Amino acid sequence: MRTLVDIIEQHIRSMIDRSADGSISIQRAELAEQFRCVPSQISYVIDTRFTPERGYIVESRRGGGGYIRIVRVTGGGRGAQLLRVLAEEVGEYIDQRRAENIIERLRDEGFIDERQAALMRGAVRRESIPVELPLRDALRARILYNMLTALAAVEQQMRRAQRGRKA
Amino acid sequence: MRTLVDIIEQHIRSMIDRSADGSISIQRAELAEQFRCVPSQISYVIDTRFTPERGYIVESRRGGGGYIRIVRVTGGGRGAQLLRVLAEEVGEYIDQRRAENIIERLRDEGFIDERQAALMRGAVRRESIPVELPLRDALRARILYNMLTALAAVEQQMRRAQRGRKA
DNA sequence: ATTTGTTTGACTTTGCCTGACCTTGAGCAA
DNA sequence: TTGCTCAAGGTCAGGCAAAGTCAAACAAAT
Repeated sequence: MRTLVDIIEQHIRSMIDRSADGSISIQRAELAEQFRCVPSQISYVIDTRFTPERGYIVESRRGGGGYIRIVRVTGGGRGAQLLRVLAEEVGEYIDQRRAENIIERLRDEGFIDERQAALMRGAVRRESIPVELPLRDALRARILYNMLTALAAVEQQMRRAQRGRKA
Repeated sequence: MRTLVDIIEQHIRSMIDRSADGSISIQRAELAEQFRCVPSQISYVIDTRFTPERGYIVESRRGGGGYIRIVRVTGGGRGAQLLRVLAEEVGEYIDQRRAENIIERLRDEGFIDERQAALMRGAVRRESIPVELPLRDALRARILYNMLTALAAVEQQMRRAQRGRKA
């Protein structure tokens, strides 16, 4: 069964896709009415699905004429560089949700394919690291970091090989 | 007398047989009600009968809109090969050397490509799992296990999608 | 008798959804 | 200005809906 969150998420994504500049402005109450739910449900969707890790920036203003603005930021096509930036972002601890967000973003931007995403998700699952918090989040951070840097290294290597072949 | 486990297993198998793509989605509570047993009985059936060793992969989600998805990995595709290697060579503990040997072999045989290999090597590095032995080798085994099953599931999924497109 | 496998149910964790209440900003009137 | 009112969005705790875990009781097999 698809949930309301999923449906609303998809709706927002398609609005962003259709937009010229990868950003949209919405009115929380209005969208809520469209989907016949409470306004805070919209907040929930945004909090869980349009996070910085996934590559979105959200701005909003209250009061009369208020709005919520969702901006999609992309890595600009420089794969290895983005990978290093994300690796930094991982930090010392990371929970499963945030790790999956980062993987989702890489997938979304086309830096990794579905298979690589699956591998990474498998590695950061709770079941892969059956130890107590906060050790679990610390290990997940190390694992994700090492996967990202390993990928960045291969990325660069392939790029070099590619150049060599062309030249 | 056949036990409940057997009956439920049979039922799930036949559902998968009847499915178009070799995978099904069920609701644990609903199935439990059908067989008039507690939900955890369904978990038991799945844990003992639909394992990777037997060629099945299970994914699930909790909470509202939750489900359990069972995928049968068939034939000689990559997914099946990955599961075979998994069943035969990844036990409860695995050291870095053996893990890398497995990854290397998978790459040599063309079951994974260089990027996938790089990701896997990154995940199983000693630096990714900075804890004492024998815990480190145990976690490495879990990580490798989950990466392989996740990849196998996607491979299977892609295989079926491919076949569907051809037909 | 011991061990292995099944069944049950209490408790936990995760994730979605709602509603009550809080904070902020704009417009306007005194 | 100051302050009132109303129109937004923000927060948070709680309820509900799933699946997961685990130990204990029970059954079957050796």
